[in-house]
Amino acid sequence: MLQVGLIREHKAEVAERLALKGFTDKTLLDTVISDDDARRRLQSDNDALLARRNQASKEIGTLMSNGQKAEAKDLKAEVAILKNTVEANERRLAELEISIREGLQRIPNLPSPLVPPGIGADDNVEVRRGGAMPALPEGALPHWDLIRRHDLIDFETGVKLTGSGFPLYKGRGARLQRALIQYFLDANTAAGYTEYMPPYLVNEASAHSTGQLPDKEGQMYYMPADALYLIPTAEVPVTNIYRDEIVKESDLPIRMTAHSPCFRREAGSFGKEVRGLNRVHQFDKVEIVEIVHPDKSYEVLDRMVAHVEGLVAALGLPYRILRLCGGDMSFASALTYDFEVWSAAQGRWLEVSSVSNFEAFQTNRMKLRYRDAEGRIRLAHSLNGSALALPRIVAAILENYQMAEGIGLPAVLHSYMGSDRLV
RNA sequence: GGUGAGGUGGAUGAGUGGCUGAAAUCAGUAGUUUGCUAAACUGCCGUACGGGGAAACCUGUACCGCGGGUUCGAAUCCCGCCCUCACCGCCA
Repeated sequence: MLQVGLIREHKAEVAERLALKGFTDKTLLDTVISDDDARRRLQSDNDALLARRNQASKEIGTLMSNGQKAEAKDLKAEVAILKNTVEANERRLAELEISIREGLQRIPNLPSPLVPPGIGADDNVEVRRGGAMPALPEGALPHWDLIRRHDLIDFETGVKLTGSGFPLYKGRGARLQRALIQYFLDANTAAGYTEYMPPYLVNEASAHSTGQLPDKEGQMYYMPADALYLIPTAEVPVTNIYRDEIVKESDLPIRMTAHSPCFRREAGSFGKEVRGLNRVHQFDKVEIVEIVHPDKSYEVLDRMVAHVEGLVAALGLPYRILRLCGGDMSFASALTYDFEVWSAAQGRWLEVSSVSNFEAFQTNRMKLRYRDAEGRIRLAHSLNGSALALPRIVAAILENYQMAEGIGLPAVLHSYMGSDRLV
């Protein structure tokens, strides 16, 4: 959520930068500003009335204790009249506050000046690529065929247990999940991230502050009996650890990592895009989250990108890093880098990580602040990234490491898998 | 699930209608003193939204779990809700 002051003071620039994200509703900006103006005026007026009421109430107390009942009665009459106006003002004030907040929640984050123009995936800018393309054996198969051949995941039984998109990992397939999770967590903690294991259900307030609510309600599984949401990513509980907190400047940066299953309804997805592990309703992901000083957030973003790059490179997968264009970025992000690995047998790039700087967009909504050296309270910046999401990594490992007979493994996973081969 | 107790500032915890935005202690912070460490002493030390000011700062209002009510006036009284803790039951 943007701050009203920013919109008010730099309206033209804000509108121009939002256009890069495809947001052109200038009327909304004007409405928010005019509502805020009205709110300020009304609060000033109303505060004056309340001040008068408080003063009169004090006088009444004094008069009563002196036995001056008649004078007290006059003052009571005055306060009674004030009361109606105050009540009306407060109702109007509450309406304005809701209207401002709802307006602000519909305005996306400002893209950073580094964001390239564009409307979709084709306009993303490739920053660099790395890793060697594999030389696949004759008759190389896509991962869904390899999975079936080696009995790594039983999709059919997953359907029986739950429904489509809920894979049942089995044998070496299950072991590979555990190995990847452990490897990623080990690498992240070695890089200085503190490991957390969060709840997988969150309440409405948590879903709100990271921006899943109100818009993306349909993407989350909801448990109406308890008003709880299954998390779509560990970002939600982990970032919310510091909701409504004022931390010390010296506590920054706060660097956290967590593994969690991620639950996504993915309503409306279908076809080839969702085949095999390309898109599922439940998957595992290790996330990194940082809460940092605003002056440092872009430096930190670069460091997070370098860290994730290290993970992908260590897995020996061909990858490329994209800087997302305005039209392809998420609502909350100011700058996002996507990581894609090459799925050799499918012949396509698969997104395995998205690393974003949200600047103060999330922290404003969740009131996550720090106290600076002068004692002033300022919004911190938040960032997060996948390090990494498992299913497409698994797809790429299977396809890229397939051999004439069996499937190999990246060296970093050998100790976790108890073997230098998957099968 | 049952019974009981309770939700006050970073923490502990006082406060049953106006003198309370809130005692005291601890923590934090700035300083003084002492040869160092430590201790002692002194000052400061909640948040939000307004108004004024270049700023330091001054000032108004709101907030004592949340929402309503009573009252000239509510942390304090009344109603509803939420949550926490303890014990019992059940259970991994």
